[in-house]
Amino acid sequence: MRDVAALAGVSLKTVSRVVNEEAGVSPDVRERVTAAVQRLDYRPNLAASNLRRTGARSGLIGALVQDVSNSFSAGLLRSLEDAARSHRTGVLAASLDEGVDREQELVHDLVTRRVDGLVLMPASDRQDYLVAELRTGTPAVFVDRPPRGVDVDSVVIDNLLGGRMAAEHLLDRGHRRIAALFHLPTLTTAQLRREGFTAAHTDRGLRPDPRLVVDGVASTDEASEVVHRLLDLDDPPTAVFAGRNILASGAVRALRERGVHHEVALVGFDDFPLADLLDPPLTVVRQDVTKIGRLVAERLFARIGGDTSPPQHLVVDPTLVSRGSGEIPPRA
Amino acid sequence: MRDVAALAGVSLKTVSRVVNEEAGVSPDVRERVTAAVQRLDYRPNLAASNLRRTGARSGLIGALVQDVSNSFSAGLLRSLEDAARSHRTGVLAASLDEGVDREQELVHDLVTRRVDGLVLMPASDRQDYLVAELRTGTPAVFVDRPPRGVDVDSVVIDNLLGGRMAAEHLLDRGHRRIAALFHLPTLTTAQLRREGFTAAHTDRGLRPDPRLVVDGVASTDEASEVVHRLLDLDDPPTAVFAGRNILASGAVRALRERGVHHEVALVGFDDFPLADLLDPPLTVVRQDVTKIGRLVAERLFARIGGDTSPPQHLVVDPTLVSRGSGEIPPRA
DNA sequence: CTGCCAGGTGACAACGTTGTCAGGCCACAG
DNA sequence: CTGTGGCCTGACAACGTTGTCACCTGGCAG
Repeated sequence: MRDVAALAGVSLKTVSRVVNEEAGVSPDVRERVTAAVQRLDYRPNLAASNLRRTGARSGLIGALVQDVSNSFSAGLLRSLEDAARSHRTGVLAASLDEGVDREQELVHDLVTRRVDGLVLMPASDRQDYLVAELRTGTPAVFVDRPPRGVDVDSVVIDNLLGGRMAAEHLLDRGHRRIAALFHLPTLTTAQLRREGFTAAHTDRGLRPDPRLVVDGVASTDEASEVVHRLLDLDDPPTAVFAGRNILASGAVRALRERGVHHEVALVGFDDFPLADLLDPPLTVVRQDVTKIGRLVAERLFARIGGDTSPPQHLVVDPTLVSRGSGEIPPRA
Repeated sequence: MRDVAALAGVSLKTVSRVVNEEAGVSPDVRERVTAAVQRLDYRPNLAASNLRRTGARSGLIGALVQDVSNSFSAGLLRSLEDAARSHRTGVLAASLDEGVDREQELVHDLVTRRVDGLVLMPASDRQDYLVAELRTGTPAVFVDRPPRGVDVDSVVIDNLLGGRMAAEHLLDRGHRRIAALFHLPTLTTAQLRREGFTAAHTDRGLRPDPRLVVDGVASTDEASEVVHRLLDLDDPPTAVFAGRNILASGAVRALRERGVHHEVALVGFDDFPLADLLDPPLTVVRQDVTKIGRLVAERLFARIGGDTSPPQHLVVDPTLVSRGSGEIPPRA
């Protein structure tokens, strides 16, 4: 900047004025400075600028997701990126892999980096630690899972409704023995999906067979094993509800291995690419990632802009996408 | 920091020393400062610190990929993230969507932000503009597509070999009429895959039917149309090679729609989740994203660390994953 | 007792930028 | 001619931190 000022024969402050497009610089000076900037390939130092400016922003938001490479997280990040771009803001993303310690570390790191805001798909049960972090004034928005121990904005889908929709879809088609696989019951999302599943039965005066409802299924392989086991029962299920995207893959594999993929109905939770190319195409309860990302960004940038209204907890309705696997009728 | 110094009854510099774990501070002073830091919830300002320190790093690398939400890019980012973590560095990712202008803008933005390094999956044909950007000393590594107009490190797969492997796999199984779909011929990757495909034929004294080789297929839907059209020929292909992941989806759909998915062989390029759950499971030429990401990070951090050796152009061999669709024999 | 050294500490300048304010110039009204 | 006001411009301090160097203290050798 000093060099630019020297070359243009003006003071530092004038260069600053030109670079920041402030009013009140005569056209010829402006031109001289612009030329010097070009010639010397000068780039303002954002860090120094932020340091001096009062209430300056880093132009960065942090996003902690379960895994950058899984399709749900990746889609969310993409949606955030698009929204952030219009605020001239970049997205600094990191994967938690359900690591509770990692979550705390990364939040601390991001706050120290002075990100303008935080998007959090938490791995932890409770986030009391956040209270101290957020005292610095960094706003945070939760996504996919609601906050506990700290009251901030959140955007989640209606998991209760999602579970209910899946069960109703199958019950309406005559299924009475529906297996259901869920993730760890400590997770609110899994719990609500399970409740919705049960509620759909109760509404119709039915009761799910407890042996067919399995909690704590954590991986694709486990899901596959569980489905195999359930199909071995004397009175096997005629339909399966996989309460999470990776569990659906396991279920598909197991049904395929048994050769019953055209006989046992299957509904998954969370859509994924190619679900429509499976045989039969997979019926799923879909979360609209793009919309969720948009809402998250909306809340976050409102907070960054100074919104101090009470925290909002937005709930997005899932939709059921019928593709074939969920419309298989029960075996006679 | 001033407050911490006041509370601990020491000078600013001493606080700095304690925070940076420098030697030569008496234990009791260290303790007093640490306590004050805790009590006031003090966080060092990284930007200010970097400003003062000579040759300080921002602890950020920029990664420009085709689309953060596509499985190849997302996998790559994840691999980069893991490597960057061990260098206490964050990954700032953005999507190009094949936008050439966007590429230039974003690169400029990232360099101005003083990222420590740049990972680029370019959308542009040539990157002459980079020469000026890199004069600031920011190292860059290209991935998936080689640099043109600027000489920097790159990591790509052997696309020629990949195309050849796919063709050989099908030729070895007796196929003689193999359709092939490629992306824009202006892209080096597409061009090389095509050349490999042709070379495999030539090696065996064969020649691909030019009517079966289609360039410029840009989307899933287009791929589907093209396959339909080729199957309408009097002498239709007995196998299809889809030269890019999204083209494979289109091909699968078309074959499925014609009900010939168990009669016409199919080999895709680029693996994707669930490819093994399709019917028949999809045979693909796979790029090892994790390895590619690791190599990219290795080169980049070597450069950041001061490596000034001549640019390296690493080529990773693809592997062929046989799953079923590629092993269908030609119709009698 | 003096001189020296090592260890601990602080004052000050500097990093690259911008907010504040003062000053110079010119046009125009009185 | 003088005074007033508006338009440009620059000097200076400040943002939060760290590198440099000087200072102080106490211990120990001569």
